[in-house]
Amino acid sequence: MTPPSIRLFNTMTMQKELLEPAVPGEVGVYVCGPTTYSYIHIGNARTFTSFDVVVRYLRHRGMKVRYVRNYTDVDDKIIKAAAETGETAVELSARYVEIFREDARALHLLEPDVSPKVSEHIPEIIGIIQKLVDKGHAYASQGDVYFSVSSDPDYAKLSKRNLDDLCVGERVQPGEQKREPLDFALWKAAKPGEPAWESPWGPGRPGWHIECSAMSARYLGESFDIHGGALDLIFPHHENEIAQSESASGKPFAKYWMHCGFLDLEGAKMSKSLGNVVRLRDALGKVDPEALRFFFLSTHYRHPLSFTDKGLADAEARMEYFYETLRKVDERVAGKDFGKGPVHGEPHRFFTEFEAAMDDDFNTAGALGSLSGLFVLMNELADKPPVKDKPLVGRTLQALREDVRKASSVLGLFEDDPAQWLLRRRERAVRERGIDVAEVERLIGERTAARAAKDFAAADRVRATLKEKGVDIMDTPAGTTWKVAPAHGG
RNA sequence: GGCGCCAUAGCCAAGUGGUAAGGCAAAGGUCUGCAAAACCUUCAUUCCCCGGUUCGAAUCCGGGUGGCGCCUCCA
Repeated sequence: MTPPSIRLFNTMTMQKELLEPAVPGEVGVYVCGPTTYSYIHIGNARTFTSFDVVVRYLRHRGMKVRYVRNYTDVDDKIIKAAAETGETAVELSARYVEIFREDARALHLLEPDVSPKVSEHIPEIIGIIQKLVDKGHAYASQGDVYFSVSSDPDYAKLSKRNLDDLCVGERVQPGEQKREPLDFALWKAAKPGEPAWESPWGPGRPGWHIECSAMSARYLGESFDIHGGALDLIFPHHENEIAQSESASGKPFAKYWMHCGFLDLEGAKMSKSLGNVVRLRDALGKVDPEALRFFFLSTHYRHPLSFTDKGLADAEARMEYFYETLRKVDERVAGKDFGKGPVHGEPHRFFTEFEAAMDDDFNTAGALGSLSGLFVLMNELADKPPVKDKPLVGRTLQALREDVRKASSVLGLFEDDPAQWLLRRRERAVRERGIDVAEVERLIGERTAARAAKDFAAADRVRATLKEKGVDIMDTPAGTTWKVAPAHGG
């Protein structure tokens, strides 16, 4: 089989490039993970979901992916937060790692192959700092160690900045012992009471950027394929990683740089200083996790995305359509054998389109569009009267269902049992709207009796009563079912 | 000030040289006792504006206008 031709936008070259891993068929991916000092927010969630799909798709295309996403568990913000809660930094950080893992599971994020923690890689970090000092790229100063930006002629090649324009002069904080304003800390001397590790420069802790250089080298090698994060990491974080890694190893660092766009709140930036940060956990209390995933994936990963009630409600309605369709299809064909033979039309054409969109820089929005045709066809076939249940229809539905399964594994969507998902969704809506299930069922019983007696006026009165309570009823060949009507006004 | 991104129907959103995907909403239809769901049909001669290149531009170039991001911890 010919190797898949996946193209991806590389921030380094600002162009879409063909993915050509150093070892054909094997891809190393490093994504900057969370700093574990609080709950992650929905912007973090979008970024991690985007890279989750990147990894899933590469695997779908037959690549062997080694996926590394770190935990930054040594950091000034953690120390500060721990001082406020009375925990040690280690305790607080461990607690938020667990919280992150719960959130990640709820969002159906794959577990990375390696999730290294900074605190467990101090020797590697000291090793790379020592190498930089030995090669003249870094210098120690009163217990701190700084990277000398002027020692790296390539500095700022990722962000394409002009060093002279970088607000020079405002960056030296009191107490810092830098030679030049742009230099940044590789190692910070410990102040009393702070977590510290022994080092050739005295007790201290790593600076922010060096961890990713050390841990990516340990698990993916000094040169690897894809490095990802959100846009705001381009400068200075990723820039500094490149400077450190390439200065230390003398080799090119990551080949492809992928950066995810921002999520905003109806046009307003989400930031801690504005106090409008939405935690993933809070969002998950209001919207189905898969609907949130669908919402993220319905816009291209590099584009800005507005987090709105309308967008979320649309995503949930869409998920319901998908799952209703799948339930109908599963009832019709699951576990049945329709034998070998021809199928109706070209059922796989939708999935071919899906892959073409994904091959083009992981265009999930386009891919989702091609899935629409697939679902329409499934509905059309599944609605054909069972008396005409020819093997042709069954085989075609099974072929389509199989393609949905493949898309599921790529997108992390509609992987649940459809009936279960729909039931859970109804149960949640029942709780939110305070609906009395026993009463609903009693009223439906009354209506069924009225219909049997051809008293349609009475039947319609029951329908109206239920509608007022927010319940829609559906008469099906298998009897009357009901669901909670979509909420109005978001 | 420097670097960079974005602008497509009422809304969301693909499309980066070959004649505007998809979804929501809306209108009509099929089905239904009535509905719901599903399906069908309709819904941008046009892609912020003005120039230019080209046989051909939403797509490329120049200039505007309007949003936004990074340059400080930030996904």
